Amino acid sequence: MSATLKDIAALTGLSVTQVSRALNDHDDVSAETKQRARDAAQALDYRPNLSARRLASGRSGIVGLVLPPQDRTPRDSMFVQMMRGLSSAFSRHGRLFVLHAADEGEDVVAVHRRLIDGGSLDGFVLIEPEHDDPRVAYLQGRGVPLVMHGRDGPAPRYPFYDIDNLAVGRALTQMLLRAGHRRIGFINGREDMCYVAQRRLGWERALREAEVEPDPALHEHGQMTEGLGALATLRLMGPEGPRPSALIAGNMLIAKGIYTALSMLGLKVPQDVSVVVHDDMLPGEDLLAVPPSSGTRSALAQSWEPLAAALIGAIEGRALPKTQHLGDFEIVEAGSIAPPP
Amino acid sequence: MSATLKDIAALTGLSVTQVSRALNDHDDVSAETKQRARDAAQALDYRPNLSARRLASGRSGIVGLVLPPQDRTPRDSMFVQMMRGLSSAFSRHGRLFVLHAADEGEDVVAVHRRLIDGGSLDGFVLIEPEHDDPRVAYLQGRGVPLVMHGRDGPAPRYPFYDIDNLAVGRALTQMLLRAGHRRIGFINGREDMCYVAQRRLGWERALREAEVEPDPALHEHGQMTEGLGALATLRLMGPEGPRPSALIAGNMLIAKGIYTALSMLGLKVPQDVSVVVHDDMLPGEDLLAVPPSSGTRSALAQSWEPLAAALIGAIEGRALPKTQHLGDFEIVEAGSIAPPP
DNA sequence: AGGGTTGCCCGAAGCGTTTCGGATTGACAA
DNA sequence: TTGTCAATCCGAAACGCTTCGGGCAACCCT
Repeated sequence: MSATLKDIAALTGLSVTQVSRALNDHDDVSAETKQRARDAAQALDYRPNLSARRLASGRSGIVGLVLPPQDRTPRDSMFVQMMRGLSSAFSRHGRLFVLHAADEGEDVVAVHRRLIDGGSLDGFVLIEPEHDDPRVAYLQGRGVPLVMHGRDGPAPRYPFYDIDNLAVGRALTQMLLRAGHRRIGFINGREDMCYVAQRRLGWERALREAEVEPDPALHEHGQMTEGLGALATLRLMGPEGPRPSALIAGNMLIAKGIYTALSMLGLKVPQDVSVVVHDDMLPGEDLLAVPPSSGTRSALAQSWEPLAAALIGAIEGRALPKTQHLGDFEIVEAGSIAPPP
Repeated sequence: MSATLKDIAALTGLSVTQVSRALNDHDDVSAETKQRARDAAQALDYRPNLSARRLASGRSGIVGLVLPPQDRTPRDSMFVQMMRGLSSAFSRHGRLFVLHAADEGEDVVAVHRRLIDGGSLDGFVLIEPEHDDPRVAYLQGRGVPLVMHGRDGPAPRYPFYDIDNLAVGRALTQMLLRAGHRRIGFINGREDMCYVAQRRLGWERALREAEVEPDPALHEHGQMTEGLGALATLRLMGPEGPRPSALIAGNMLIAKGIYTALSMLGLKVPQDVSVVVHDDMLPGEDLLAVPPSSGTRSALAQSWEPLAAALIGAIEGRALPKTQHLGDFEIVEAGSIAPPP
């Protein structure tokens, strides 16, 4: 069907061996031969057969991501953004990025293992790390390259791209402390997510630095949904609640829930309650269109390229100068903070 | 690393050939041998190498879907649902389902071609058909199996799962006609999508059956977003607009925009304006939580299994009794219809 | 002139699987 | 006894690629 190395060899009068080496830019091929091989490949519209390559070399040029089976639909839109970004970063590097959704109830590690054993994938991008993530242990144990979007511990031994979530939590809290707030509620993500714990630590640290003892009753967490935002707000601000004077939202969805609940309670932002929020600035989230809120912003889209480069480096056994990246975040003032009433 | 056929052959005393045939359930292998091979495979935790299989047989057991490059983030959540459903359907059939996001500005057909030439994929699931979809022409030209979620024409020659979108448009319109409406606006999806045209036809037919001449000014279309819903509503209901007494929303996002715009205009549903909406009942969309609306509902999730079965049948060259499916929809009354004011 | 080095090239083996064609049985009919 | 047939099995080739080891010039150094 498609042209093979043999065809190119026949056309150029070279051997299959030499054509292969020429196209893969090995160094014991003359510049002229390389050019001849490339021209012929172009003319015949040659595409290497990835299966054959994989079989012979152990590498297929395909990397993948396994979407964890848990239902996290509220984040779906962000997830698709991320997939698009990674796809395009990897294809700039001549690799194919591919995604597989784990089945409900299926063990995520088992899925990775199936993909490796099948011999189709060279390496993985992991997302949504848990503490001491079992995927990391498994893949590292088998010597399979990986990169992580996030971290599963403070100082992991694999390439990653993350932001300093402790600093984010601290910055958000400090914005409110500076305005005079002392009772600051935090509606955070799922407890088992690493970044959630980090942000909580940041919140606690900022409070202690201001000589306020953090009150665990002011910290709510759960799956980051609008529903959580609304529910937690009702709990915090309701008659039985600890009634903080300010709220921190873990992301825009939570913020949206907060705004909805506050307006039902007849509370105004920022006169009655101040609100800050962290956002990843992904295009998908404009859907949410909460009122403009002060807080922190990080550009997650900057991570695709470094992640792709690091993974490819690991696959090829090249040592890259820098594989662990900490992204920046910026602080935004948008009028959702006022002194406590 | 992983166990191979050779290992099983060594363990059982059979030849590699016979083990392969045994595990693939060929018919010239005795039942006892098959069992012996299976037991050994189990014991050695054998996983076939997909690349080798592909190389030898031309089939890899991997099928895929290419996410079109256009930005359609509002539908992302639905898309992830779909991916999960397909993944799990294919894995029930022992196949691997994989997804690749086309790059912005990249030709979708070219992406498919790269995936075929690379020799990694056996077949494709297509989504979001356009009229006379170029992907279909290309894949059929190369003899690559495909199935479609939707249709790119009234009577295509490939397996598909679709609902009768003309009937949907007609049913929605009739619900409003029965309540006495005559000026019925339709806020539909992108013109180049097939189902959009079908629904429009249904709208026109229902109107003509009621001896109302459809007014093109009452038909709005665009990318299905909340923004479109709001904007089109303002156009239709504004002072310059044709001011219909009822609106049809192409999906929940549009409906949400409609509700927002109507409330800004001080119009109440259903007293001032009736609203009906079609919805695919995908779990992701509960995010939208518009007020309960009358209209049509189809269970898109029913399509994954038939689509998977049809694609696998096509890959294996088996003729299936039924590969073209028309899903049902039901009609829901939820109090968003009233007689025209 | 001999030996080493360098630059370029090739044959052949091998990756793990499927499949084609033929080989070996034993049973059964002629 | 001989031939036929079905039921099982196996060897070897093939898929397209990479890579190991070696070969052949042409060059430089002593």
